[in-house]
Amino acid sequence: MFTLSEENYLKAIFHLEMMSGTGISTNAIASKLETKASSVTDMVKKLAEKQVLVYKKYQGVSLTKSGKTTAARIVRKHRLWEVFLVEKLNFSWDEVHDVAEQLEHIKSPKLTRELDAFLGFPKTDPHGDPIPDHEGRFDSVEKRLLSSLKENEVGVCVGVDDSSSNFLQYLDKNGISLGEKI
Amino acid sequence: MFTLSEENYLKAIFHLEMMSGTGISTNAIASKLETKASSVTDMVKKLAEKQVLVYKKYQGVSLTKSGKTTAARIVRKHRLWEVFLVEKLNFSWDEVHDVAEQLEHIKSPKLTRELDAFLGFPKTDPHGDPIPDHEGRFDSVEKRLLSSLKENEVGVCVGVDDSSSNFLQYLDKNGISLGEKI
DNA sequence: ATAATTTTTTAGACAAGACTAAAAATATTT
DNA sequence: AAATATTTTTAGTCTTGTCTAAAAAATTAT
Repeated sequence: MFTLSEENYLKAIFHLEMMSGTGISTNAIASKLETKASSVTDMVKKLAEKQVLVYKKYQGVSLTKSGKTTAARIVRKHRLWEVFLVEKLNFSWDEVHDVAEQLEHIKSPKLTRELDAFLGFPKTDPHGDPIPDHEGRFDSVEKRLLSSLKENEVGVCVGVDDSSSNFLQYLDKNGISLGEKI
Repeated sequence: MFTLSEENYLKAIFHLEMMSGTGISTNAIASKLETKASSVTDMVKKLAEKQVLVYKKYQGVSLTKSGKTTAARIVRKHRLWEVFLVEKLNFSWDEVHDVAEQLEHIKSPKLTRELDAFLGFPKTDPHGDPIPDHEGRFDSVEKRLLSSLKENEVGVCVGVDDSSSNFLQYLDKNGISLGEKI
């Protein structure tokens, strides 16, 4: 079982690995989590002992199989809750992040399973990001520039690694939302 | 803002005050939270500084107005989530407690408000306990013995201060559930 | 290749929240 | 009322997760 803090580290490393491959630096993790490099070193040692990542001094970290699955399950919960908030509770897509950030840590396999079913097994969250399955698998997003999108294609947030309210509201203002034609 | 731990203390004291009036003893709190009396003393001092309760050495504690409201809001969230789990996610009433125990700490006024609306503003949780409103007000339960229930009345768990799965399953087995005639 | 810079790690400290053991206050018996 | 028992508090320790400052390693520049 993982603590709140451990889960946040795992998720951050998971996202960093998605963007820039393997061997994530201490500093990159620190800035993503808005903490200090020395704190990251400490935590990373703990996580290495728990076998969810591999850590070699001065060489960054890489998630193990088990680390990836654990992280993906947190992402899965985050995104399922986002769908719930937008589709059932009238949240707009720029309001969901902070709440989902809390809900993703709720521990109950049955809850996740039933929520998934209740929502009709959605494949993507309100930002268009894919929802991993229980095993942590998910369709990778084809990353292209907006300018290369074909007609009728679904607009997907890629490269928006912060999901800041500001940016999302800007997109809204410009009529860019999910499923919009280009 | 309150920490997880502070919220759990507030809720425990709130429940104890409901059952046995004011001036809750250190030991009572300790046994409810399965912690040690010395830990309670420490925390209670912290909460007294935050003005949510009054503490006099060796004389137990009493919640202030603000403490009561804070606690009732946590109870409100707990019970709303229980309704959600039972009515929307196919949980049975003996499965909801542990998950609701986690969900009650999610901080988002909008989430609570929208969840309440989504559920149709329920007045009681799946155990028949009243759901406080945002201000912390709620209809107090008329506590009577099962033997004094009139025909067609709703069965309400009272005196079940632990909500243990065992006991709830026992009730189920004996055909006692919410809305059952006696 | 050596110097300067940046990154990472270590060492030591701190706050929150819990614990144990012992002291102090309160309650209960006799 | 004194003796005993119970409850509560204090004092000191531990763990988790964080921090700062300094040391060590790696990288970049000259």
